[in-house]
Amino acid sequence: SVQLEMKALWDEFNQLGTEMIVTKAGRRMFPTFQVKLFGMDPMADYMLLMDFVPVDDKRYRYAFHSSSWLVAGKADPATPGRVHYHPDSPAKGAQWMKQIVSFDKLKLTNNLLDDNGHIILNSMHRYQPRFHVVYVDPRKDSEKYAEENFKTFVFEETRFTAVTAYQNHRVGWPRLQGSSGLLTPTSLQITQLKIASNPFAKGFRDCDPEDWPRNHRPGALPLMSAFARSRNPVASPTQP
Amino acid sequence: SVQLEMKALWDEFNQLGTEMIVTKAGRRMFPTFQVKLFGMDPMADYMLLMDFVPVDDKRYRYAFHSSSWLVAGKADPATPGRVHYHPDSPAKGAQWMKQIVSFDKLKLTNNLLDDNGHIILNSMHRYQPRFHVVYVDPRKDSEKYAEENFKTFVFEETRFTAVTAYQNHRVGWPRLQGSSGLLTPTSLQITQLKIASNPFAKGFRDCDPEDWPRNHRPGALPLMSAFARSRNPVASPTQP
DNA sequence: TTCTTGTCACCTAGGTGTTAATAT
DNA sequence: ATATTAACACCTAGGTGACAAGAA
Repeated sequence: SVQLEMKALWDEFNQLGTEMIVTKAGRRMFPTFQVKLFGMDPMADYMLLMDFVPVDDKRYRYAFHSSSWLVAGKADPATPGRVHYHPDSPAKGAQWMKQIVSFDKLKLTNNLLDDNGHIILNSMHRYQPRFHVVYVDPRKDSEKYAEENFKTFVFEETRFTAVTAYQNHRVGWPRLQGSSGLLTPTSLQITQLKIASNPFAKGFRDCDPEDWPRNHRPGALPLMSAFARSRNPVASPTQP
Repeated sequence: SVQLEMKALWDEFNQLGTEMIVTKAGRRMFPTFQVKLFGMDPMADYMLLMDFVPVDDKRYRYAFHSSSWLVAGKADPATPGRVHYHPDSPAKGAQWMKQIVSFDKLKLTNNLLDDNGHIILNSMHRYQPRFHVVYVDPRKDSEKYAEENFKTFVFEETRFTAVTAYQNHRVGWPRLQGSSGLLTPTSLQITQLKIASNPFAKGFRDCDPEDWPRNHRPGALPLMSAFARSRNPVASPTQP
């Protein structure tokens, strides 16, 4: 069995509508896909890998006025299907189980001609990451048993929209849920949540330098500590 | 068979008397021990590892006046014997052979109680790095064949003296080989060669910002480009 | 208009020799 | 005296979103 790490963080992003940046050179995912594994044969060899399947056959665009995603037509032609093998593959079950398995070398690109082995995705399309465990069958005719020698795990909370630039952050003014001008938790935007939770984006934080990442251990309730003022906190919608 | 990478650089250091820093936290070697492998069974599993054996049973000290190492007595008690497995171990022969194998995760320490798995050495003692290739025998009674299932490779040019601070660099004034005050190639000190050749020490270079590292491809003649002025180029011997 | 690209300041993470202080 | 330690400035290497310019 497999346990998704940082599930609370994934849930928080998923609630806002996760976006992942794709670039020509390749961009890591954030949150990083990380899992804990259980019940493997400690002595057997396994390959661990990921791939990404379209959630639907649609292309999307972001509506600023309503702060929501709209269908913008049928999906573009599918990108070259690629898989990302965890670089430690193959390894024994004992090795995989003794610590968290992190896919932090996986990168997303929109370059159809990419030759760095990165995952190729269409921007403005939605994707579902999948995680596969392949048992390395020592039998000579192992191809015959391919069906029973792997297992696939899907965590729906890791779905995301591929983008070349964040859409969800270009909100004119968050929809107010209370009466005051204070931002409510649900008005947190993708960009702010990324800045607040990704250590590499610390340069863009101008809120209290709190212990944000430490709050994201499993079981923590991170939402209330997720407030980060925008760098331009009061901005009118473009072209009022 | 095994080919030592950066042999020209190793030779250059060896000529001066290589010193490797050991620290409590662990320090990488420079040059890094790197090899190319040939003639393995592409389909078989191998473990690659290194260990370090004393060159002799002596303790050393550095004599400033004569710029040379002197025997300072019998060796201190031997440190706990440790080996460093290359982190990619085990892997197929094909995997090992398809690129240079680099032991850049290996660290040296003088902390006898180290619990980071680093190699423990006595400061002021000389060591010979050794490289071992172990064939992972699939037979059940593989222990019986241990003798024939591994091969050891020793490159004498990788010998070094473990130190907590460079000794060879504390030279009062390099022995002049010419008549002018110019430094001759043989007067290059360990510290200057490290600064000139290790990218991480670039902050201490104050010579022309030349393309030093690129000159160290196999076959290059690096000595002539190795000049780097000392930060305190004119210093009298301590206590003249 | 909408989306993409390249550059940038600002970070994380960690490898250098130097230096001054401290052991021994 | 000689050897070791810890803090430090200065690097390498690379991951961030912001921004301005460009493309469709």
